[in-house]
Amino acid sequence: MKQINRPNLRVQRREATRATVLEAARDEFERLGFDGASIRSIAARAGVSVGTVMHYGSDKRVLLHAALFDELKRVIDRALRRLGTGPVQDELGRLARAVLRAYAARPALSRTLLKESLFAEGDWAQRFAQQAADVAAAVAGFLTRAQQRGALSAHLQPHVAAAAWLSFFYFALIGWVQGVTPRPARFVDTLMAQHLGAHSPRAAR
Amino acid sequence: MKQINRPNLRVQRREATRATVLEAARDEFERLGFDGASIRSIAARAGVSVGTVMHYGSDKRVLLHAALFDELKRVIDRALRRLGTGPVQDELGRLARAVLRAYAARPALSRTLLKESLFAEGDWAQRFAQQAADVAAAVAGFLTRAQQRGALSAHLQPHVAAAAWLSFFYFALIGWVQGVTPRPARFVDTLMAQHLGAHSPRAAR
DNA sequence: CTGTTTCATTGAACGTGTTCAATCAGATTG
DNA sequence: CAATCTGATTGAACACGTTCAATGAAACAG
Repeated sequence: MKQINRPNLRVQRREATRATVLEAARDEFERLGFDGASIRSIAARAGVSVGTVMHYGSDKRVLLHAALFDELKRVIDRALRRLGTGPVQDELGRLARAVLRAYAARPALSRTLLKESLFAEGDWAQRFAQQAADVAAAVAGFLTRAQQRGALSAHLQPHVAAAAWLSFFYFALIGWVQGVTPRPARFVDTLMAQHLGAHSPRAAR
Repeated sequence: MKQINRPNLRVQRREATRATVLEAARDEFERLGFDGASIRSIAARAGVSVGTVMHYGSDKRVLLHAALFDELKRVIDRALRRLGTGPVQDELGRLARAVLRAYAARPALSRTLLKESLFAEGDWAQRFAQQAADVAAAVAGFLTRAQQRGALSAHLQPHVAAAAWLSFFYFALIGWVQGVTPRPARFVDTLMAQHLGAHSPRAAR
C-alpha cells in the first residue's frame, strides 16, 4: 500500500535543505542586510553550494521574500485579529505599531525589506498585493463594525477609508526607513484623524 | 585679468563629458530599462571607459538619478505652477496625471524609477525628500488659497491634507507600476474625495 | 536486482557593477 | 619654458549574482 501520508526520502531531504537554506538566508540578511549578505555567505552558512541556494530562490530578492514573508505575515495577521472595539484610531494605531515593530526588529534590513515587498515582481508581486488587499479588507471590516456600533459615521465608505489608511501607513513606513518620518505611527494617526475627522459621530461639522 | 566667467578647458571638458555620459545613460535606461542597461553599454554609447562612467555616477542607481532627476523635476514643477482656481479635486487630478504621464512615457523604466526615488540613499535621498516636501508645501499652499476663496472648509489643516494627498498619490503610483491600480489618478481622486468629503463647503454633514 | 528516469546538488564560467593603480592631459608655479 | 601638481581617464582585476552542464542519489519499472 502506497504510503500517501509519508513523503519519501527525497522529498524529506528537499524540505530539510530548503528550511536550512532559508534559515541561513534569514540569519545572514538580518545580520548583514540585503547587500551585505551574499549568496556565497548564505551557502557557506547552510553548508551547501551556491547552486543549491539558487535552486531554492530563483534570485537573491526571491530568497529574501522566501526567507521572511511568512514571519511578517504572521505579525500582520495577529495584529489584524487583535482589532477590537476600542476607539477606532487607537485600534488602528496598535495595528500600525505592531507592523512597525516587526520592521524595527531588523534595522539592517528594514529599508530593503519594505522596498522589495512594495516593488516585488512575478509571483511575489501577487503575494504581496494579496497581502495588502487582505489588510485593506480586514481594516474595512473593522471600520464597518465600528459603524455598526455607532463609533463611526454610517456615511463613510469603509473600503475607501481602509485604502486611505493603507496609503498613510505605507507612506509613513517609507518615510520612516528613509529617515524623514521619525514617528510614523503618529503620522498615520494625524492623517487618519483628519480623514475620519468629520466622520466620527461627535464631529462638530 | 583673470577670466572668471570663462571656465578653463579642463572644466569645459569635464562638463561636456558629464553631459555625454548622462545622456548616454538616459538613453540606455529609457530604451532597455535599469537592469537591461549596463555600465559597459552606457560607456560604449558615450564613447568613454567604464571608469569614466563610474566617475560621474558613484554607482548605477546614482547614475539613474543623475540622468533623470532634472527632467522629472521640471515636469513636477510645471504641474505645480499650473495649480489654479478650478475645483480643488480637478486641479489635484491634473497634477497627478501630469506626473503619471512622465512615468508612463518611459515604460521600461517607470517601476525602477519610482522604486529608486522612494528608496534613494545618501545625497539623493535628501534631494528626493526635499522634492516631496516641496510638492507637499505647494499643495498645502494651493489648499490654503482654496480655503481663502471659500472653495474649501477653513477647518481643514492644509499641510495635513497635503500630506494625505501625497500619501494617496505615491500609493497609487506604486499600485500602478505593480499592475494592481490600473487607474491611479482615479484612485487618488476617490480617496481625496473622501478625505475632503466633509470639508468642502457644501458637505451635507 | 538492475537499468532507467528524475531531480537535487555542485561549482566553474559568465556578465555585471565597482574599485583602483597607472597614465595622460591641463593648470600652476618659479 | 620646464618642472610639478592636479584631476580626468582608463581598463584590468575583483567580488558579486546567476547560469548551466555534469554528477550523484533517490525513485521507479520490469
